[in-house]
Amino acid sequence: MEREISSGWLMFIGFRAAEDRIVAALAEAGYADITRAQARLLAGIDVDGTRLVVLADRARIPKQTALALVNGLEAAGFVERVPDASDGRARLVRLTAHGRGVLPVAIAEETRIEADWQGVLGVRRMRALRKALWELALSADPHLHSPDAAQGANAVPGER
Amino acid sequence: MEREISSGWLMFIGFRAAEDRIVAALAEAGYADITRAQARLLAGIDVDGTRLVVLADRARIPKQTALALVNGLEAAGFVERVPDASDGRARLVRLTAHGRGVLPVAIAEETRIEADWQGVLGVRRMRALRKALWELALSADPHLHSPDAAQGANAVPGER
DNA sequence: AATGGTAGTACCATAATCGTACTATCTCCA
DNA sequence: TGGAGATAGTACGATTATGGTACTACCATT
Repeated sequence: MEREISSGWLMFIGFRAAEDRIVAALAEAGYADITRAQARLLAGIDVDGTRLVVLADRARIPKQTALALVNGLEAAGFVERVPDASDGRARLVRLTAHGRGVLPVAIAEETRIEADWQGVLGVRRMRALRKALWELALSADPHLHSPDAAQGANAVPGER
Repeated sequence: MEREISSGWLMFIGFRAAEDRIVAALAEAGYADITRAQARLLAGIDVDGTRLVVLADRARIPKQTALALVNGLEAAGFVERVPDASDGRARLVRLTAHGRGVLPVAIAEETRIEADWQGVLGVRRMRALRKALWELALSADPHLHSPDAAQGANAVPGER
């Protein structure tokens, strides 16, 4: 009669495995200076830029932390800040040309991960897994299926 | 044509939701001083104690980080270190009486989470989800199904 | 007994986290 | 129309987490 590993912890294992692979792929492609936390933030940036608070929300961190990370990414030349025409308070964090270079690498590795996982589970079970995970994510965070969730939200380091 | 949220990121969302609930439950029960990282470490402690390197491995952190966390937990009275009879080098990190107090709280919340998720997916799909997650975890970390994986490994903060 | 490996630890530099708090701007209603 | 209250960004600062290098004590195996 053993205690089972919780589902949440199993998700942690899967998530970390994927994240490790993406960060490793980035490092191998020459982006060795991108940290895990930075990658998680980058993952939330949309093509036409995203506000700091939105990034913080997506990465589940307070905006002060997001600010520090964006500052680092900006100093490293991956992102830039442009004014948000629709709101004078806001600024949009956007990928620079240099920052856009990480996209193909991250996406490629992410695609490989999905393929590997599908190799383990098969097409049908993989689809069921994604559907279930999606529903759970929605139930935990209803605000997730906001209009833009299905929109241009292009993950950067292969995530989000 | 929108980019899908990666499976890894969906797992992140689920994991964080679960972790947040457990940490919140602990805080509400009076264990407000337990941090996220500490909880993840506590989750890996077996009933009869666990070595530092094993804890580090389970939480996916280097042993130096694990050491710092254990030091903190020891100072706070949650764990103690006892010699490992089978190996003079090793010491076992074990829950104190005070530390064992967090167990019921964490397990209760974890149970509630599993129930909630099952409420969303239904029994059959929940079982399929766990099975799939488990297989992916195994494929990413084959060393996971070590003998003790099915043994007394009792998660502490509801996780493992 | 020698050799190579492992567990724990120390020291240290950096990164991440997050509280409090302030400014500029927006929104909406009285 | 004029605030009042909410929100975006930022600053400052304290604490925690992370992870490199390296050392000691102990184990295992030849």
